[in-house]
Amino acid sequence: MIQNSVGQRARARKQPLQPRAQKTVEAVIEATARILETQGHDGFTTNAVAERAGVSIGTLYQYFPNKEALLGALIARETALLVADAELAVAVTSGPAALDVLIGAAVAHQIRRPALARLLDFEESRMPLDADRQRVRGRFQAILASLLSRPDLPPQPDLHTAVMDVAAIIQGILDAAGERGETAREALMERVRRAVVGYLQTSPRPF
Amino acid sequence: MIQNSVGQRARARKQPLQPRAQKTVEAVIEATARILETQGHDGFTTNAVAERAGVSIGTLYQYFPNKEALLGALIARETALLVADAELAVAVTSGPAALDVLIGAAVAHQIRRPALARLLDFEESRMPLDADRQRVRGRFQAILASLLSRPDLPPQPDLHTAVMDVAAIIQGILDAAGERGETAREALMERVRRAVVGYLQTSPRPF
DNA sequence: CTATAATGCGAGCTTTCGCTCATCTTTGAC
DNA sequence: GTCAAAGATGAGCGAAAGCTCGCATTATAG
Repeated sequence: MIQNSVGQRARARKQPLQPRAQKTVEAVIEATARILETQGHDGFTTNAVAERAGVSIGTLYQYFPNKEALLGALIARETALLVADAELAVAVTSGPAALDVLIGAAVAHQIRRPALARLLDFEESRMPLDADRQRVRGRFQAILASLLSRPDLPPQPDLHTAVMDVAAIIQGILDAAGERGETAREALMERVRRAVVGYLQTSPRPF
Repeated sequence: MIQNSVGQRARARKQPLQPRAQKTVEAVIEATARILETQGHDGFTTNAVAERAGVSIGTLYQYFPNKEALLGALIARETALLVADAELAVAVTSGPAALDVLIGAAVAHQIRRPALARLLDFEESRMPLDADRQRVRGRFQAILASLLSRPDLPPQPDLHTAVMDVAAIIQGILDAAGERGETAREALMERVRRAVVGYLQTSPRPF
């Protein structure tokens, strides 16, 4: 689908200037989220989003050049939320405590809207990530890298790999928990903490 | 899509009896895999699969009641391969060595067809898993549970949670690595081993 | 060799979906 | 109050996708 993706580059649309229009844009993005949560990717059609948002299909296309842009805007909104929380970790002096803040942010993000988090993780990975998302994702990795470099945490010889792996471990546990419908925040945090800390302080062949 | 999903239950199709028909079915399943790998979920259409398999669309629908059944058959085929390899682990006497065999099977499965493994992981999770897949998935968890109960591995107070988390950790690291295009088998194994072993021998609040 | 079952074919029906555009309504600056 | 710009509408176009069905071809039993 995405019919105008060939030919002219998806041209920029109107910017919402008046408050009324900003409400409209916000309603459309939130409708995208709710459709994805309830109907999944199959039910995600532009007409369904417009109806759920309470606007006409024409209005939707005044602000979003195509269906993919809806996903892009939603991903940008959600990851910005997560990164904003994660940002708080860098201000914490103790290394382990800072890591806890980061993990807490990730867990909270997952618990808040589990189905959405899972789905967007996947959609994000199969979308040519534009400048915005590239930047946000890089920011999260930068925060994690700075935490893992703290002197009161186990030193990581290969920092880049450690960042990738820790991020993957967190996401893996949280997505699986979300799929199972887990909602126990503290229990989840303990398990993520255990996995991350275990990875950081272990050398590959210990037994 | 999936147009006949309402009304009568997707009726069973012909079973391939002659060798010729078995070749056809195999070709269709493999075509599904290749389409998913190269075009992704968007390019996954029944017409595309039939063309890639070198059979007509009518032939395809003689053996698969609908599009979803193609995915189901492919998932069954791939997970059966993984479980067969994992099964070898239970025969190994040493606990750590057995765990190594299991991790090796998972890594090999990921390295063999990275894009496919990632995609099917996700598709599987959003599909009402039928009896077959339920059984195969359960078998993998059973193997993992039996390994984690070995006396020469750290005892797990909550075995069920440990099984879920270890599986999620393995899948998380492997999917992320596949997304980045990693192909170094031994390096990947070391990292997965590190994460799993670290989790197993760590209690939640160690620092 | 013949009859019957199994397999294979593909034009095309039906439905859905992304998206446009001509038109109408609302807002706000002067 | 006027008018231009911003915002909103929704019928419907064109394309594509899932799937059927009548028929042709190939294998096998007797």
